[in-house]
Amino acid sequence: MLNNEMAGGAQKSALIFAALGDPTRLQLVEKLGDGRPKSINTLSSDFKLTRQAITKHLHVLEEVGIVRSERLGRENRFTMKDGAIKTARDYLDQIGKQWDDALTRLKLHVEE
Amino acid sequence: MLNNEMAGGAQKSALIFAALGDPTRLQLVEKLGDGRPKSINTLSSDFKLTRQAITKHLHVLEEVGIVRSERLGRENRFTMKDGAIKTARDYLDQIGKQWDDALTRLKLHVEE
DNA sequence: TTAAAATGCAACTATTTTGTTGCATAATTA
DNA sequence: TAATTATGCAACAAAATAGTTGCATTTTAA
Repeated sequence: MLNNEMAGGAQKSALIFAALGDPTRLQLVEKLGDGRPKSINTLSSDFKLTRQAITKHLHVLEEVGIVRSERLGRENRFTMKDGAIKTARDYLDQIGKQWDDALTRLKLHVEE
Repeated sequence: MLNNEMAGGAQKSALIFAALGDPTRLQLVEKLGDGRPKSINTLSSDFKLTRQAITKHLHVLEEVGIVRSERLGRENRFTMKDGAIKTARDYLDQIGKQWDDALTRLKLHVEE
């Protein structure tokens, strides 16, 4: 049923939106957007925040499936993982489409 | 540093994502998705939370431009406003596209 | 005009989030 | 091996968030 699919997507999407709802994390996502794995140190170097703060943000992104991490020697390298982003985008598409349809129906109704 | 440079629409989008990053607010958005104005009382009736809690959530959604409110008699009616949703969706599209391009380039590079 | 309905406002609490500092550990390199 | 590099972990504090209760105000209806 569409309603249940929607409700299910809402819970999952809320987690992803919450993860993206922080400017620092959003910038990390942008930085990782080139698809290349980056170490915590590399990622931290562009922020005023401490390395530990960035680490926490990366873990938040990892928990909701936006990035993944891989140990390489003494480095911990993070990479984008498109699944979660796609989930969020699809959700917004759905909302947008629902809204467009609603507007169309309302307009027709008014013109009746 | 990246913090002070303008990282695209990251700041604005982060606000919208943060607003959507709460299950209650996401449900409110879904409820308003039919395009019809709804009073606070109507919107509150479907949640376990108090009316005041819902009111606060609605104000959060209003501040980032996801909904708008209109006083009608003793009622305050809220309506969807697609602008912000579209901004967020476009942002995710951009990230998604950047990611796809990056993957393509990386793949080509590997095959060289 | 009185009662009910819908909302607004403020104070307060509890929890979560964000960030820090300090120290410990594992891997590299000189 | 000793120093350096990269990270992990934990305790702590400040701030933001989410929610409640209580009471006041404005509209509507009887």
